[in-house]
Amino acid sequence: VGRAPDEETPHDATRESAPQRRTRQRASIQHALIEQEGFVSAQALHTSLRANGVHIGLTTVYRALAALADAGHADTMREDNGVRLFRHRPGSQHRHYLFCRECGSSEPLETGILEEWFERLGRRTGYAELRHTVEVDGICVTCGPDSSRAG
Amino acid sequence: VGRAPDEETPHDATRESAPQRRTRQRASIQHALIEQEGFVSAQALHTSLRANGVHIGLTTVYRALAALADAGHADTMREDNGVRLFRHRPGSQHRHYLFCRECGSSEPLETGILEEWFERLGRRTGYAELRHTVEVDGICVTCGPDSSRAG
DNA sequence: TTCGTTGCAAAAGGTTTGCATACCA
DNA sequence: TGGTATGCAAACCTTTTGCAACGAA
Repeated sequence: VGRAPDEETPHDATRESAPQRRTRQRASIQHALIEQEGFVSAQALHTSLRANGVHIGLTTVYRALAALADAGHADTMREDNGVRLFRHRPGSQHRHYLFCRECGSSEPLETGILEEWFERLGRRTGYAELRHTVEVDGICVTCGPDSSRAG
Repeated sequence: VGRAPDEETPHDATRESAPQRRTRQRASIQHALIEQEGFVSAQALHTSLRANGVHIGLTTVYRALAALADAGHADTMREDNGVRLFRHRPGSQHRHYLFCRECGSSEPLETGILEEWFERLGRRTGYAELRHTVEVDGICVTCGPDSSRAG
């Protein structure tokens, strides 16, 4: 899940503009994002933060998450209704996930085959700067119909 | 590109509610969508329709496109900025496309391998009602850097 | 002290809804 | 004639921006 950024492009040094100042809010947001398993919306994260007694503005959450995604520390995707979701990205390695529509849990996928396929596609079609998004979701075993029948 | 609906689920007959009345507007919208190669936003389609002298409300375009997508006659996806895009789907067969970020042109992909992979994934993980979205884009040969260097 | 960061309120901008009217079946 | 479709305007909602105050370096 999540847009795979141009991994070929090393690191645009000219993009550097602000040295990123470390603040209480930013720390809280990054921490909360890491704690979260799976994707969260800015609004949900804001609510959660507030609930935990962290006084913080919604605007700040939006800006911090955007910065995180911009720096490559978070994957983003769109929900069906257009809401933007964020997810902490452990390494800089691009990954895909399978997640449950019911409970939101997610698990990383071994997508070597897909990646190869996309690479071949690029060579075959001659398209440059190929990017790909793969989203897979379903109902996990825990949430599935079988589990409810067990009781 | 586009969300692949549950192809396993045959057709929920209980979903039927309105017999779908054929009107001038609906015909125009469906026609315009078919004419369009690739994805269009509701707003763009509305503008185009108006430009061609078709008096029609933006609301109607939204509703008609939603109905089309609901009926399985159109694929939908979200742009990076959250705008919803629609694309005519020829058959009921679900497909994926590679499209150019520059000119918007798209071409269908032979994704048999991917489909197989997704099927295996479902069996392996035990997830039910698996859905997948695959979006691939890049810069096509025509729009690429080589073409501009030719002059 | 400097200048990035914060947060409130307001603006944007895409999409949906309320409701009276028009029109297909 | 009955009920769906239409279209305008207003409502909704998520996200972004303006701006004065704050605080990390």
